[in-house]
Amino acid sequence: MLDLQLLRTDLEGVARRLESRGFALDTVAFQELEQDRKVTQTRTQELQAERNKLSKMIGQLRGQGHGPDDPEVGDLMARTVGIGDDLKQAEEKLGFIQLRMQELLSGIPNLPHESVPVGKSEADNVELRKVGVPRSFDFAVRDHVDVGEGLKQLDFASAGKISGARFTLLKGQMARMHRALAQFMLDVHTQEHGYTEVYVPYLVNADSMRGTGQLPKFEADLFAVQKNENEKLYLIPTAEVPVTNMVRDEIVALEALPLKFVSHTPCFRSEAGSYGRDTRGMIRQHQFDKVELVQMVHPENSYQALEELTGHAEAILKKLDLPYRVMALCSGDMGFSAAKTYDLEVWLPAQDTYREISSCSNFEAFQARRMQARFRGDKGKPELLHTLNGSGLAVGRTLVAILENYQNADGSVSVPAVLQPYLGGMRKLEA
RNA sequence: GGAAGCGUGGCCGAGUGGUUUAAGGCACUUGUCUUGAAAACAAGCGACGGUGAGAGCCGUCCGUGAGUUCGAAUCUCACCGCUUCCGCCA
Repeated sequence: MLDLQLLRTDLEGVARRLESRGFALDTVAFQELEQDRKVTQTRTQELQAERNKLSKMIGQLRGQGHGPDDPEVGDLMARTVGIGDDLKQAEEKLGFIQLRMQELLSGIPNLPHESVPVGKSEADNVELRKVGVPRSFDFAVRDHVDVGEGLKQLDFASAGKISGARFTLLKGQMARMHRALAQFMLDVHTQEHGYTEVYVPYLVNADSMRGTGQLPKFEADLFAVQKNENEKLYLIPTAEVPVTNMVRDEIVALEALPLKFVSHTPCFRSEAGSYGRDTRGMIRQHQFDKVELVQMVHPENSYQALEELTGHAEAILKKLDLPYRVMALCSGDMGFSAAKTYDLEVWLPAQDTYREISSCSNFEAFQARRMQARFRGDKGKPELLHTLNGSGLAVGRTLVAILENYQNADGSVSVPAVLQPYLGGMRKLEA
């Protein structure tokens, strides 16, 4: 959510910056609503003040021993007649206006940071650096589906029978490697990068989804279960949601910053609107595991923190010796809540291209404002935190990258050196 | 699932219809004292919003939402959460 004050003071400036995202802000609607709000709020508060004044005077008289039938009291009571109805009307109207304002505001995406390249789509993203050299193969490269099914350890047929399309079933060594990857990532981030591991709920309430920006706009992308007649719980699409919401409605001590959390969770996405994309393999699934990095930091440090957090995610790829590149997303390709995003894309030889494996974003105060996540600043006043997160990494896609990059001519897959201790010294996945 | 109790500022905690402007304490800030610190003493100190050039003034907020009333932290109803006990259970 954007700062309402900013919209009031620099509406045109905000609209211009949102244009670079391809978002058209309805400035006329905003101004009309704001004007309405001003008039109604003033009127409401005047009525409240009048009522309070009279009530207080009655209270004072009663305190001095005047009975309810006393003419002085009766006179004051008479003056309150009519205020109640007017006030009720005014309050209802104000409530309605504020609700509309809230809806309008919560549908506006974040402002891109000045350093974000301007562009319309994925094609306008800027490559910042390439790390590692794609291996050259002296045999026909197979994709991860062929490799995994060849090993009889990747079983889409069973997953389809049990649940349907876009689910995966892993077996044996590959299931173990999947587990090992998550352990490895957690260990690196907790032991080398200073994150605190958290285990979190996978079902969250609507307030949490609103806090991080999934609701109200992107309900179609979420899975939900009915908790009772009136309430739904949502399956988390990323650990970002429960972890970031840890600070919702909190005022954190300045000394506690930065807060750095890492969490391994399954993620559930309905992927509405992506039908037909990545239908083969385990690139795009309804359920996948991810190790997520989340930081809550002082606003002055958030861009430095974004560089660090991105580096933490990169460290995993480096340790696994997987070639990747770092992309700065352009204004038109960034997510709704992000002010700036780096994507990490890992090399997939069978696709002969780099594919997203991590997305690291600074949300500035956009999520914090929705969540009322604050810290107590130098002057003792609560200020909004800046929140960041990034995948470190998506476990399923990391497994895909290993299957493809580490495949051998005989159909086996070598185990990256850093993972071998997690697999009891195993050096190869073999049928 | 059943029963009882509880929800008040950053934290603890008093407050059962009216001068509450939410007592008191802790924490925090500043000052006095001190070589410095601690202690003691003194003063300050909630959040959000509106309005104003500013000092200020006004409003809202005691888990959430409705209701009663001229007036609600306080009374009524519903919901949410927490605690304890019972039942069930990995």
